[in-house]
Amino acid sequence: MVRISDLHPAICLIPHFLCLIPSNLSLLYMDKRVRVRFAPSPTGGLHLGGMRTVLYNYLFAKQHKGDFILRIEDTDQSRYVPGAEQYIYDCLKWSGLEPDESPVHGGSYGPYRQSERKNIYRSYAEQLVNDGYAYYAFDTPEELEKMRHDFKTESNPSPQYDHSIRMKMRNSLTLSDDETKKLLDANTRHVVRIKMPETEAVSFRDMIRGEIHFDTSVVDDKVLLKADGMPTYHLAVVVDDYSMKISHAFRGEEWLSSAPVHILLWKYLGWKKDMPQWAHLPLILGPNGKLSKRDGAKYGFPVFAMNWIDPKTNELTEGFKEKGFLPEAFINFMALLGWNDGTEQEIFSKEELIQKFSMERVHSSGAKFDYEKAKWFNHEWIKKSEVQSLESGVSFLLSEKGISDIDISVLRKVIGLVKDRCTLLSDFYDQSLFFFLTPEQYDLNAVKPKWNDAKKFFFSEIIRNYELNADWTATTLETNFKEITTVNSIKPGEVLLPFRIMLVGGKFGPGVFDIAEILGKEETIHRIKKAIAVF
RNA sequence: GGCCCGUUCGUCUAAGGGCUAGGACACCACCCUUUCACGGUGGUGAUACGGGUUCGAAUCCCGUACGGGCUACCA
Repeated sequence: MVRISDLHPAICLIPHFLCLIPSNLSLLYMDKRVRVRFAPSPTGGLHLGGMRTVLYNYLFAKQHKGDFILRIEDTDQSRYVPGAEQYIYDCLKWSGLEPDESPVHGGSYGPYRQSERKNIYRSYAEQLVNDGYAYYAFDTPEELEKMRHDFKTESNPSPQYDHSIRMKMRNSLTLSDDETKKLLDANTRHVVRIKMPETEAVSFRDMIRGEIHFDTSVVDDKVLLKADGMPTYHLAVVVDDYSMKISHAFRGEEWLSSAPVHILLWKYLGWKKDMPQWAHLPLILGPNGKLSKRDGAKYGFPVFAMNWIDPKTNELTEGFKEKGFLPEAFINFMALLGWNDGTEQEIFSKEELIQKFSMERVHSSGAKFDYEKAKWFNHEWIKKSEVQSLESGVSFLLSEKGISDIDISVLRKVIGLVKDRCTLLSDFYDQSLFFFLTPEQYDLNAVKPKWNDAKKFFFSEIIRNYELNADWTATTLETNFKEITTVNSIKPGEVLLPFRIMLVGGKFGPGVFDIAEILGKEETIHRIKKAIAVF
């Protein structure tokens, strides 16, 4: 929470120096290395909200020449999903947002999986108990349920285990020291709960929202250490952020309510001065409230970064990658979902984002995801992409559909010709298929009604001319074509469309003569002959 | 129910006391194009409501309404 005014006066006396540094640096701890983390639980899938958190973490870290850490929060063993952790790495890799430290990338603050850090949490929990900030609770799940039932009233539909209730429960606060010790020695299943002050104002400064206040009287005694010995998120996030020297903690808005627990824990553990700066990111909304993976299936757009198949149900959730998005576009539209640089620029490369991103310009309100706009970003990126960078993606796409062994120079020409009309990578299939496959079907409605012997004769003349043509280039083909229309007193407009249908099969695609040039003499003439027989 | 957060065109947003409230997506029209796109020009369209403060409010304050999040031995 250091602001520019809190910094050393000497710095503040050099205004022209300050003008040279971006304003978003003003909130930095000048003496502390920037270290941020993304801490997903590997329970399957990585949706837009999570990916945007990754992005903002990444951008912030790179901008400040800091470290981006991936920590796996796998403290809930009952929710273990095989493959989910690998899936997270795959998504980060595809989107180009790879961490500097992680379970697989290594680093000097490991281990980076919470399940592998299990034994370090218990001692902190015990320290809290010894210092009077936490206590052992022996209540069984049945007893907790009974409590919630017994204390439920109309004005309090969901009673919490809090200061008003805890003295009526079975814990080390209500039990004598002897009884507690006896239960502990007998390995009785128990948890450790934080002892929230009865009433204390807790506040902190959020980088996006400013000052936020809570009264501890309305927050419950959260479980810190579970009966299986694993920490809950609340304990683990504080202990790990501290031991991994995290300087800034960014997470979704859904964590705002439990922030006071974390703030107090930083204080109780004696680490207050090392507490990271917080930023709670606005939610990404779907058509009906918070974006869920259900929305994807329901409205036909992807919500995950990459395809995810639930190993239990075999249910597929579509990913942006497989849908045909470029990672550059994916990053670009996510960045703009809740942030802008104050200008009217919308297309940003990753490098530009690293340079221009600032947490202070992130919105505090949720943003509804607009798939149409996302597609527009992708279209823009495809248009501005170099042919070469699209090459492997397109040839993979075509080979998947059975078209392989394409001459690389032909492929490049084709991509250059059609990329402006492709919104998704997958559009390249429809837009370029006819270059490689002779049409089997024709849009006959576009040609049949006006087809006649004069046109038929015209095309036989074209065949004769083209067969003798030595210079097979678009311009020559067009010149010859028009000469023959003149000789035969036909308007070019009347035969241009039929010619297109012959080569393409439908009313779309780049200029016909460009297509003919790429097709080559033999194939072009073959297509004309084949079509004449059908028309 | 309680607590917390939020509210500018349909959507993403700009404007942090002084404007005809700007841009982008989508939509519509026209131009370009002897196909479909790209591109260009123009158009429809918003400060949730009610009170203050002020010469002046989208902007600051209060209230109301609405939306969202949390309220687990899940994260």
